[in-house]
Amino acid sequence: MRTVTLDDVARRAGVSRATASRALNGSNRTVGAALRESVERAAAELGYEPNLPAQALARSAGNVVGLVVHDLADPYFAVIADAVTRAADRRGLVVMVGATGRDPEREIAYVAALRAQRVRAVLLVGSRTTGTSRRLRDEVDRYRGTGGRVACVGQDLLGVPTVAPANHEGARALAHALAGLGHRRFAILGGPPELITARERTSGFRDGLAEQGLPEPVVVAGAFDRDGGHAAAASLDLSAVSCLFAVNDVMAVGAVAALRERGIDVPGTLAVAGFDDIPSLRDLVPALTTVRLPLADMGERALELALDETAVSVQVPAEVILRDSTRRD
Amino acid sequence: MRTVTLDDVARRAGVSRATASRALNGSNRTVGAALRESVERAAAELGYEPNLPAQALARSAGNVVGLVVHDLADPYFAVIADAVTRAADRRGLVVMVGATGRDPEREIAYVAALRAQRVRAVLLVGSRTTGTSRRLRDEVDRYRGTGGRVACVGQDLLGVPTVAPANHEGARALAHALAGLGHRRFAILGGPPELITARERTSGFRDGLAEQGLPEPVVVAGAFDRDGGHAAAASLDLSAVSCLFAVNDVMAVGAVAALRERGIDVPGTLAVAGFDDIPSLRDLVPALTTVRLPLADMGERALELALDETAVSVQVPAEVILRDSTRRD
DNA sequence: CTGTTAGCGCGTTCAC
DNA sequence: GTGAACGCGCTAACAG
Repeated sequence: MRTVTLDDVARRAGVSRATASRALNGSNRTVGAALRESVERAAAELGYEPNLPAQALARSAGNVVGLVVHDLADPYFAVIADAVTRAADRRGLVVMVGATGRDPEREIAYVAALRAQRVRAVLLVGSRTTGTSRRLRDEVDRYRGTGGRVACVGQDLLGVPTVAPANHEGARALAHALAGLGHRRFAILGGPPELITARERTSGFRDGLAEQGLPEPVVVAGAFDRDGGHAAAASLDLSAVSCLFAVNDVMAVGAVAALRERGIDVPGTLAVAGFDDIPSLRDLVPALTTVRLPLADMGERALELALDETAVSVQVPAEVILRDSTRRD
Repeated sequence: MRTVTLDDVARRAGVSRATASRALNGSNRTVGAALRESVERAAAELGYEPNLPAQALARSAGNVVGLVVHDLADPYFAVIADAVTRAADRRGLVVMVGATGRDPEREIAYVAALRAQRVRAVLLVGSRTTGTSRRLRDEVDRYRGTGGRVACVGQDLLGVPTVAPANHEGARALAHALAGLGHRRFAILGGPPELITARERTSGFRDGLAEQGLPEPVVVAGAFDRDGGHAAAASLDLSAVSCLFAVNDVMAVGAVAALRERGIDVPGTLAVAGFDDIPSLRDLVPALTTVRLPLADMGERALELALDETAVSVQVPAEVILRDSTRRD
């Protein structure tokens, strides 16, 4: 059973390929009812499915968008990717994904790969980094130069419309809220210094503390994932600290686990807060105080930004959610 | 800045398009060192990137594989999708994803869409359902008829190589282990009856109990997600039950949350077990007793099965992991 | 080794 | 309204 082409359909319907094309796929030109009917029947009988890449080649306009994330297994990206996928589906688009494993080089490689695939748009999801972004930017510009649309979720550093979470503001508000709970000495699990998201959250939190006239927090670097949070919390001198802020929820989860192993009660002895409000982590005990980001919305918005010619960057608000992990009895 | 084609490169290098093609993209024919050099230089200067869809059209063999999951935001699928993505990347393939939202119709639609995209292979990840699979199977067969490769993760019901988790065996072993802990009266949060995975786990667990000479468990249906577990556990008469088995981890998490709201201590008053051993849920408190599936491996294997001409279905073992959520003091 | 000639599957002028 | 050409970007025979 060979793959059936438009020619096969045309032949079977006794019309020219042009007519078959007009009948099956839209066109400004119209087709006689009788012929259209028989073309459609022939197509159905043969199980014809248009060759979309070929169609895209002829039209020079395809229906696939690219999505590049750091780590699909990380619930932060999973939720966003899911939203992007659904939103794309609603618009008749299909999504190509790539996971970089947080390697900036692979992010660049993916943009090139997606350009090679002639995707209509590329979504770059995840924190920008301080370092090599120059080459990424070149690659992005090259892609845009060919008519490709780009948007990102993170920081507006590539000159493309981006969905920027209020990292600084959210962390700052969190600091105020925690200070309001009576905490005075803080430690921050700050993640990797080269991740701008990590920096923004760290500095926002510090600013909030400073505004409250509170002492400088201890800041410790580490990986941006669960194990990073675990490692950082495992080796930290907590003697003078009453509250720990991990710059994202999965790190916070790792931290809580490490504290438990050290016999430190949360929130009894030490309060812990995170950032993101990952949905699948909401049933954690103690429930994690965090800063909520509308993850799914962010994914949808990013797709809109990429597709809309007139789009500009937007900030999405972050909302402090106080839960049990910072409760003071 | 128009999109640069192979012709542009050829012209700039002063060679024919064929030569440029042979120099840049592999071919069995070889090219003179001098010409190859100048072609490569021209390509670099122009920032040439081959048009992969066009290339695929000419070669009639592309480098994209399709991946269809139920819900990308569900960590079960997220972990598998991540593994597939990475494995694909290693082989120079790119992945197109679709999330069906557990709607069998959309699964069928995705297979058709991926056929239209002329992807080299399609991976169907997730439990098969009892109902409409006939039309799915037709669609799959049509795709395979055109040379497309298919594999799935779940049950071997479509006549394609599949990675089948040992749902029955795993649940059965879990029942034995829990009985060994002294539990005698069980309830099962069985998920949706039309999901075969849910059925397999339920029946495996029942079989295990029967082998131990234990009474029939109470079985309650519900959604296959966190809220399903929550709802089921919230409205269940637990008076005579000492252990709850949720057919997957996310349901178990929802159940534990519901029990907490009802003031029921886990595992003190009621033990709870799940299935899957989702990595991001391992830090839950109490730590969830579960049945571990090698999720990432399963994703990789599925890709291998789809690509390998001689592949046959494989069962992947499931391992009982006893943790605190079923501890008896 | 290299250039020329055909397609791959489809959309789109252009005439009829 | 409908069909005959040509082109999208690239690879694969076929000749030199």
